[in-house]
Amino acid sequence: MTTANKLAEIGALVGDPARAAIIMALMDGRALTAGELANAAGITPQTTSGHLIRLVDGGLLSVERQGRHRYHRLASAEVAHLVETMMVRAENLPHRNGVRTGPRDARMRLARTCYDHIAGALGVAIADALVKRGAVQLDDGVGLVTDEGLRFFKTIGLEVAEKRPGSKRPLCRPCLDWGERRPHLAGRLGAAILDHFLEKDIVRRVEGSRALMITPMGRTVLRRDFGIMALDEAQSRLVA
Amino acid sequence: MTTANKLAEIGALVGDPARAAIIMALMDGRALTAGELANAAGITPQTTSGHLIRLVDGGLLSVERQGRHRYHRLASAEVAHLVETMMVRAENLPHRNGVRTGPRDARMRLARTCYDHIAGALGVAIADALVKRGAVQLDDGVGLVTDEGLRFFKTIGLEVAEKRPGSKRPLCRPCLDWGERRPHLAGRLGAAILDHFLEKDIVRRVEGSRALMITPMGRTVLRRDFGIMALDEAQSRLVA
DNA sequence: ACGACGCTTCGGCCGTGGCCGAAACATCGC
DNA sequence: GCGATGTTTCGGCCACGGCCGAAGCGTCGT
Repeated sequence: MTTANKLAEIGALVGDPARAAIIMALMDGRALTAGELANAAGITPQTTSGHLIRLVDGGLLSVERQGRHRYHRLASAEVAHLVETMMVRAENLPHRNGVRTGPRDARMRLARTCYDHIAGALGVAIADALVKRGAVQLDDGVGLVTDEGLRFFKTIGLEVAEKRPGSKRPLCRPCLDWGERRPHLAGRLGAAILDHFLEKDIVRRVEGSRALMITPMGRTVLRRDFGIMALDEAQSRLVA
Repeated sequence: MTTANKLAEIGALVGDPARAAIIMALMDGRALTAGELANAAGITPQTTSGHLIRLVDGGLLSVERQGRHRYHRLASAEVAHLVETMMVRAENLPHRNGVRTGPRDARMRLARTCYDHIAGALGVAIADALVKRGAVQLDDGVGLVTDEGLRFFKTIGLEVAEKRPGSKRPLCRPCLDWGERRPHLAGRLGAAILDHFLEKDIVRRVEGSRALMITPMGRTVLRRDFGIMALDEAQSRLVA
């Protein structure tokens, strides 16, 4: 009985359109102020404030005060995973209003962040390349990094974060891409890849968006290290 | 925007206490009639009917009519997975009302079904035994069956269901046990193990409950094939 | 110190949605 | 056929909760 109530509590927390909009806005893993979130959700600051309080003490969000701002972010990767799982389920809903889903922006479809890893066509291409190379194995729903994979990552200078003792976070997890309907890589490995790509300037964040752009140099690296070329065409069209 | 709405839709569906109770009642994977579910949720049949309609056309439940009864069940293993994910999150909630959670019944703690696989102390022990034997690998959050594992399952006559083309269901997935806080096995492998155990009369369903009882013969098999003995004591105490 | 700005608290409005009783509908057993 | 049983539809009640305007705190700039 009480266990059903807890389930309902989580559901109700996500089950409000304004709160869902807030959560979606935070899905890129960055922290936003209460005001920005109000804007994103299309409601007044005072209403937003109420929602944020509920989300924080429901454990979905964490908050950090900095001066007169309050930065809110998803409480953990686990929460992001929960939301992803719900999104996949949501995709299967009968579109009762005939609205198209998935990212509309072409740049978002090509490459974007998903919490702390890369999604979109690029994310899927990376996953494909690593599977082909035998660096990771993906039985859909689960993933594992091979010894071969660990060697490969070492050679390209990519360090996979050590498992922290308290953390339950998996090393490698496939995440069903929201638009592509095929898996990209999440988990600690996915996060490490995004970090590495940003650091090496292979991709850059697009200001004010979850979209990522691939740098000219990045294209070279992607082709050389991963054998990814199919995206060139897509990005060329985008620039034109 | 519309994507947030879809997320909210799923959340709202689960976010009602009565509906959550209905879903929990179906978590053992069996189909129940509308009346039974009304009873489980503690509401009248007519209110239940409304909830069931919403759940079905939200894609969480499927329904099958049989005479004057309507049997409802979870629409898929994917839905069960979603609920499990939410439950784990729910565990981390601040228990604001100081209520204890997890199964209270000793038999439920020892062994029970979780959708279509085995949970409880037995489920965890099986997972441990298979990891120790090198039959499966569990990086927490993901799991993989080794070739060695496939051989082992063959020798004990356990057939893992072939991957059906349309299905997205993973072969092996760890499922954080709700009471034990340690993983047991879900996915197609978990389902195959439960089927095999029921067929070989290693465990039996307890009428009107998700609990499973281990038969005397089952104890022998568990000890011989899996090296599981620690449960003997627990079950002996239970019988006494 | 003062005002601008970000955020929260308070009070009240209002709609959505859960709930039940009564009644209609469907199916079974006889 | 008839009544019994399971389920849905209808109508109306009521409360929870989301929403905003106004006002109250904190924090920053000057």
